[in-house]
Amino acid sequence: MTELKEKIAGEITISENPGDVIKKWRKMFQVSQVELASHMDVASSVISDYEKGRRKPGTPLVKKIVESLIEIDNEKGGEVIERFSKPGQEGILSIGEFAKSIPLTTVVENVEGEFISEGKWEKEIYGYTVIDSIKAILSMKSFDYLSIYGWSTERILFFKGVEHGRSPLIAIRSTPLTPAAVSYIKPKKIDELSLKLAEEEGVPLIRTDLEVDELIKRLKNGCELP
Amino acid sequence: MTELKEKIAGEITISENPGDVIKKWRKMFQVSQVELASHMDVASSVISDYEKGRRKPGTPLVKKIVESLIEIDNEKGGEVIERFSKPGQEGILSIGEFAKSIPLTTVVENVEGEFISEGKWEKEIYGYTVIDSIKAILSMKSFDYLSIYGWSTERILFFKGVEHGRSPLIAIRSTPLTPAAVSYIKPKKIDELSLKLAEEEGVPLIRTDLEVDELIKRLKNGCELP
DNA sequence: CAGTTTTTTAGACTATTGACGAAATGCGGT
DNA sequence: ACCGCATTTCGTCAATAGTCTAAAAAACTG
Repeated sequence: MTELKEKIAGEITISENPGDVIKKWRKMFQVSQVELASHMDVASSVISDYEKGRRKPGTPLVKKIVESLIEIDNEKGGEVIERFSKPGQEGILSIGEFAKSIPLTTVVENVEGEFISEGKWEKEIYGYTVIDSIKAILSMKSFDYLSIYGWSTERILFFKGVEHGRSPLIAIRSTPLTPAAVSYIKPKKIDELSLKLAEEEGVPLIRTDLEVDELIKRLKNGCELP
Repeated sequence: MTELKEKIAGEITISENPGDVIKKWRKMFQVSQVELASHMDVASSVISDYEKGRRKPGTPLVKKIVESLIEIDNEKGGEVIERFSKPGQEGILSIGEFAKSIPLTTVVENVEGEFISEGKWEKEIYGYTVIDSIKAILSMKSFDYLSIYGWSTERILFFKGVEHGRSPLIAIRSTPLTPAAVSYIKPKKIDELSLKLAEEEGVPLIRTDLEVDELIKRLKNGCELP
C-alpha cells in the first residue's frame, strides 16, 4: 500500500505537469472531482485549480490527495488497488535500505545474531529484507524471488519460518543474483547441506532469535539512521 | 532513473516528516547541505529549514532537490545511483499503465497491428511493456522477467528484435505469470511452434510493423488518456 | 585543543499557495 | 431544448512557503 502511495506521489511530484498526473490517477481510480473534494472536505474547484495547474500543490496536499484516492477505493471494495498489487511479493514482511553501508558484523550485533558460518566476514551491507518463508512457499508458483533484492543485492535476507535452512538457499540459488548474507529467524536446526550450499555461494549464514517485530524495529531504527 | 526519482520524491511526500526523509536521502548520496544548496543556487540555511521541518516543501522544490541529488551524484561518477539500479530490467524500453482498461482490439488498432493468432479475442488490457529481446537475452542470467509485468499482468507485451517468435514465449512460459497478449515488433516470420506455444498459454499473438519510437508514442498518447 | 566546516536558529519580507464562492462552460441523457 | 451533473474560470483574502542574512551551535579534523 505504501509503495503504491509513493509511486503515485512520486509521479505527481517529478512530473513537469503535476496537475495532469493528479487528473490521470483520479480517473484511474474512477473518482470525480466532486467526490474527491468532498472526501477531502474542500470545494471541488480546489481540485480543478490543481489539475489545471493554476496552483502548485505542496507536499501535504499531494499526500492528502493520494491518501484520499486510496481510501475512496477501499470504500468501494478496493478493486483498483487490487489491480495495482504487484504479483509475487506476498511474503515480504519488511524491506529497506540503510542510509550508509553498514559492516555485516555490526548488523549481526544489532539484531543479537550469531554467525553459523565460520570465518571472518567483512562485507558491507546496504539493506535488508525480512521474508516469511511459509508465505513464500505457499505462493511457490508466483513468489518473485528477485523482488527480495529491492534496490540492491548488497543486502541481508532474514527468513522466518525456517526449520533446517535448506529451502531459502535452494530458492536463492535458482535466481541469478546472490545476497550479501542470509539469516534465519529462530530456526530449529541448520543442517550441514545448508552450510555447504551457502559456502558454495559465498554467502555467510547467521541466526537470530529475536522476535520478528523486534527484528524489524531494530533494522529500521538501529541500522537505518544515526 | 525516473523510477529512482519517483521513489525518492514519493517517499518524501508521503512521509509524516518530509524533512527527515530529505535528510536521509541527502546523506545517502553523501552530499552536504552546503553542496546541495550551492547546486540549487540557494542559501544552505534553506536546506536546513526544510530538513528541520520549519518549512513544508512544495512539489517544485521536492523535484528540484531530487534532481539536484541525482545530478550531483552523476558529476561524482554515479556510484550511489548505480547502487540503486534495480537488477534485471535492462531490456525494458517502456512500461506503462492505461488510465482505464482498453479492449485488446482497440490497442491493436491503435498500433496498426494485426492478429497472428486466429479467433476473437475479447480481453481487456490494463497496460503495456515494450521489451528489447536482444538486451534481455544478453543479460540472460539476470533479466527479471517478472518485472515486465510492472503493476499488472493484464498487459500486452511488445517484443523488439524477434525473428521467429519463440524465445519470448519460451521465457514467458518459464515464469509463473501470463500476459494478456504478446506482440512482435517487425518480426521476420513467426513459426508454427510460437503459435502453438501461445495457444497453450491462451495468449493471442499480434504483430506490428511500427517503428519502436512511434509505437511507444502511441501507447503513451493514444491509449493512456482520452 | 584550535581551527574549520557544517548545521541550526531566528527575524524579516515577498510571492505563492490553500481555499472559498459564484458564474460560466461542457457533457450526456431524456 | 431542458435538466442535472461535472468541470472550469475567476476574484479575493489569509496563511504559509521560499528565501535571505547573520549569529550561534554543533560537528569534524589534525
